[in-house]
Amino acid sequence: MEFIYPNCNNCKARLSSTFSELNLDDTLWLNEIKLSKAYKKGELIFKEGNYPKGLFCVHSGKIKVAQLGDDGKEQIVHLINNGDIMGHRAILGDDQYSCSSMAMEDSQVCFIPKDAFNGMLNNNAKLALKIAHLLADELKALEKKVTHSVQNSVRERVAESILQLKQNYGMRPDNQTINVVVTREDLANLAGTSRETATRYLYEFQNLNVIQLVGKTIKVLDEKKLEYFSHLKH
Amino acid sequence: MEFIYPNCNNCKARLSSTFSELNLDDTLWLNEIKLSKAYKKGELIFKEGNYPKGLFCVHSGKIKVAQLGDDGKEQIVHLINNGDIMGHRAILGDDQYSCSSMAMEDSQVCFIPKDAFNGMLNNNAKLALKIAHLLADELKALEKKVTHSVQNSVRERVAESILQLKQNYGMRPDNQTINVVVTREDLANLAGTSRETATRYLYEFQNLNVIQLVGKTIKVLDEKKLEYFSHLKH
DNA sequence: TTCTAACTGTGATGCCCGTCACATTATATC
DNA sequence: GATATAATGTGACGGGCATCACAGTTAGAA
Repeated sequence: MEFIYPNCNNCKARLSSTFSELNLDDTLWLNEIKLSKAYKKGELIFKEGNYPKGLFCVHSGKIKVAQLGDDGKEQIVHLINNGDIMGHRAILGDDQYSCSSMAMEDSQVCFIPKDAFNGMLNNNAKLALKIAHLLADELKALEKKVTHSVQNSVRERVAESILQLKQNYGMRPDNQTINVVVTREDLANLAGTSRETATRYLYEFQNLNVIQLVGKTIKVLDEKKLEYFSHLKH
Repeated sequence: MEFIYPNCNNCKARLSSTFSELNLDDTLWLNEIKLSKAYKKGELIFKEGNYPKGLFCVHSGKIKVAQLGDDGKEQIVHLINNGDIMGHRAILGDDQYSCSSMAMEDSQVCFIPKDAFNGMLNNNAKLALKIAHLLADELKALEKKVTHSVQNSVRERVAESILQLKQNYGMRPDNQTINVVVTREDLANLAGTSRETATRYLYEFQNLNVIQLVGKTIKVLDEKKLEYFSHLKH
């Protein structure tokens, strides 16, 4: 994919983002101060433990936000898509990054320096409340993830993770194939299990005609049943 | 404990709360509009699925915020103390409560009607950012909890839960006894395990002279070792 | 294309921990 | 203080899943 330097004024990703309601002046200003960069698949965007220098706003791409456990195993805690922002938690918490961020596909990401972002927050109460709203939504998602991580079986979590991929990244034109390329290991790190066990359950679901594995993509054949499996003990 | 209607002006809990930096006028106003109520141990304060009518600010007491899993088992996701607020996530997310809240000890809790709270947020950018900061901190804690819930053993999580109780509620004057009364079941629902398994690990830690069980309270004899156990596989 | 590294599928093994069961001990209510 | 209710301690058992091992496959680089 060629690199086209994005313009905030006609950025489609912006319209579905935190910055959707900026007025024209602010949008022009945002366009002036932002930087934009292309990241290759697998490339690190920011690293757990570092201090944030600004806010990331995803123009295009698919990105995982993950943290390392005590034994160095990765756990994916957020899935990022066009229009999503990253780094806001660390900035608003006046804190290090609690997670690392890595492109799962080639991505283009804009960057707004911290001071500029903080300035916008102070001058724009609506923006501050919108960010608070975003944080509230993320908090809700993580509360649920904690409960499911602890109470649900791995089988349920694998099913749920597939549904989460679909919810986040949507479908390809065939309306069956989830529009993201994930390794078995990424799926395992999202569900919180080992690569081997994730593989086994994927094949079990395939044998039950619930999904179909096509390379590194997943076709959802029976979403209702997958939903059912995500709540079914054993 | 007798019921004394609290006054925001001289409320010690307020000073360690989100409202610590309110000016005098706002504090007086807050004092006028707030309601205050005493809750008995075990009493429900708000319920998952209901819509919030306002913000809760804890004057005194110890409260658990928990949600139910698919099979009806409780998972504790926040521990609440004096000066903490509750219900902000639902209000800011414009959403139902994602959790229920229950007093673990007799508690006194003030209530700020939603419209009043939202009004304060709109007129007070500093307050909005302070809430955002709070949400960011909570988000960080939950990210860690997800990772540990999925990757750590139950033994590690029980050790960590004891440390979390200490961190949240502090020590009694003897500087060893954690200043909270928890049932084995609450501890299990915090760690994400069964009551029986939680009991077993508590006794294992006691036999290793790391803690001492005194009724429903826990004495921490060797915090360093407990910390070690919270990272030790097996 | 060829080569190398990353990714993947599958069997075997063992054990952590959830669950059932029930005796025992606190706690609350009258 | 008596009695019902809730909370607790402990054994037995079995299965879900992590881990190890290794062959097979894919994909990116040269």
